[in-house]
Amino acid sequence: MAKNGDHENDGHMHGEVNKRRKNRRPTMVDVAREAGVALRTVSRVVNDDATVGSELAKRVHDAIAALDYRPDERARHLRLGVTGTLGAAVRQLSHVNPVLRAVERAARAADLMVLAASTEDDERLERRVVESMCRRRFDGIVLEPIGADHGYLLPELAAGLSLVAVDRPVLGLEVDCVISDNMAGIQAAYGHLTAHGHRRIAYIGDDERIFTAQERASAFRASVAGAGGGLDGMVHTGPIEPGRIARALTTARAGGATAVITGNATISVEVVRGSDDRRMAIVGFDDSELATLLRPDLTVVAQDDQAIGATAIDLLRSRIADHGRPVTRVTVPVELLARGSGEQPPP
Amino acid sequence: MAKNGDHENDGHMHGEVNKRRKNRRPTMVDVAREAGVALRTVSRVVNDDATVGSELAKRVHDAIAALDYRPDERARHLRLGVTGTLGAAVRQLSHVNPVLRAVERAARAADLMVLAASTEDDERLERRVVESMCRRRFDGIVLEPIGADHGYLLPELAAGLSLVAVDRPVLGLEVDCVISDNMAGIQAAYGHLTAHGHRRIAYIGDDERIFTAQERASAFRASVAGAGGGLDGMVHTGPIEPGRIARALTTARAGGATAVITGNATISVEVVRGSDDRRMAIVGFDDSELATLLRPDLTVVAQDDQAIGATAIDLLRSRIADHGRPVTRVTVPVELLARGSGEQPPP
DNA sequence: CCGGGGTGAGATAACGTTATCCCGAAAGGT
DNA sequence: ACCTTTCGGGATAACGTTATCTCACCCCGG
Repeated sequence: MAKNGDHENDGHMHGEVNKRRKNRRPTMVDVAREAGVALRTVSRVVNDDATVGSELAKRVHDAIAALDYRPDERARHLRLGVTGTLGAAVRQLSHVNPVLRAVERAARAADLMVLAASTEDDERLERRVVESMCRRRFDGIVLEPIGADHGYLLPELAAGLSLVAVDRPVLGLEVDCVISDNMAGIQAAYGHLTAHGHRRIAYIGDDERIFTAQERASAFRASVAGAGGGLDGMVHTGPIEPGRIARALTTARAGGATAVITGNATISVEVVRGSDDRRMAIVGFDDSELATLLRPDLTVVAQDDQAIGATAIDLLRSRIADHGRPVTRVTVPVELLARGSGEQPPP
Repeated sequence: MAKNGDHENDGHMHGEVNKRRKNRRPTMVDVAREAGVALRTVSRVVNDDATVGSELAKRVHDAIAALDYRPDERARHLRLGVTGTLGAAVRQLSHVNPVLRAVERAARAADLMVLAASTEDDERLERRVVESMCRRRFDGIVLEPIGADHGYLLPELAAGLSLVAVDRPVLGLEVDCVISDNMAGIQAAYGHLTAHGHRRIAYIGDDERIFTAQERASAFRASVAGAGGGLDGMVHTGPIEPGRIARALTTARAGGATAVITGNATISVEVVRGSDDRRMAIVGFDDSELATLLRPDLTVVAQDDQAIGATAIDLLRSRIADHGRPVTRVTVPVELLARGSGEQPPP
């Protein structure tokens, strides 16, 4: 326990060690004094500089241990200019988000620390979070953008912010981004259902003001048009409310639909919940824990979260390395996982 | 795009503007030069100091706008001594974690920024993350502790770290913590099932090396003992593997169990998955999205995530304000939500 | 015996803020 | 008219690091 620390906690005794001002954490100066060396030498030891003799190094290490010295990264970062930190501004930290996991992994592999915060799908909060990260001079930011107006990013980008958008692009701004191949996913789902005999297929999706929702809905319309089918009563988009989705399901059935494609995992849940007895074929967008809990298991279009996260970090690092590099947009392939619900034939 | 040679904003063409060193973000000195005032005055304006005249203030604001100046929090924090930042080290950022959400909310209300990172249930990673946050001099840390050995925290705490443990205590160390009333939850579940006629009740839980798992399992054993029942074949704990849980279920049935209490949400899923046809009454620990998706809906013991998160931030703030305050351990009540699965009578 | 590389270590100046002092001028009292 | 008070605003010193420069020293060959 406390070896030399007998004065340490109990008050106002003025020993050599205790000369530092009240309760202040020890600094390099304190270590230098304790070890009887120059400030710069302590810095050298801390940074594993080879040009310091072994005897002095030992003295310094002892002093560090005796004082429980911990370097202050704020000062370090200030002096260095970089922080070795990436920010992640995501919709909800506390929601399931496999991409964020992949982002953390990839960043860790590159010896970067990821610090994350929620934007709660609130444009103002997004701005608050991102600007806060900028003021903290994070080296880069991974952002799941919300809403349409990202003008506030312009001066930050001009000032040198490195940014990569994930899942959705930053509309109107030239920013690197990584997005799933929504169109291919919808096409695969549609093709899968037609291959199993379905001719009338409905789509129930999220609010089309959301980029991915819009993209998926458009892809669906294009698929139907390409097959020469009709769209009446088959496309339902809007905010996620159980009532809306139940009504959409009813309308689709009345219109003769025998299968449904959903726009995201939450909607899949509602659709399953709303189609208790009467069996329709279902292909959901986004894989989730729920998919293998249902009977039959849910056939889904799964995004490659691992690839998305790793690519995001790649883009961010190369952007940090060369801020003038041309903007890149990466589309990551999706995969259809057939599990049962999408293979049911029409009645 | 515009490189450093061009004027960055087409609007304001002050020759002064471009004088700043290559690509460097503008600093207070640059703003002061641009506005023709002293450095200190810029600081005053930025911090809304009332003692600055309105004319000078305007000049400064204009200069800030012209240069797109953003204060550097690293320097600010270094000078101020505090960072206005809390760290959250949780098991998995990308898992559902309502407590983290409540933590973010409560912190935001107190004008503190929460930056979160995953520990991935890895003791070494936890240490890495926490120490990193300490070196960044975060004002406080919310921690979901892993494993048994938290000795590395000792010097940090002595040096002034403010810490609060959530969901589990930090074993062997005097640290504030907020924990659900696991015992009361198990008792409530047990009482609920007996009230509905069950006499043989099984418990399937997580690995007892995990604190909460141990606490819940013990509470279950105590409940059974209190009711004068036998434990043979009724208590199954261990790592979460589908196979183990299916076997546990079989054993329990063979032992005459007509109802199951689960140790957490993941196990609830596996139990539901494994008890397809034959109906047993189920009470799950932890509420989740799944609970209302099943038929019948899952009766659960729900933790008060909101209260846990808010309490954690309260404790942390008061610890920051008075580092010598006695250690507090808060137990937050749980609530049994009857939804159907726990009200089925024995066959 | 002396000059020329290395080489280990110290003094000092940044990095971008805020806090402490201090001063000049305007205002008010006698 | 002069002295005191207020008050806006500027110089300058921290905060805790790292980078640059310098220097003292030692080991050799000439």
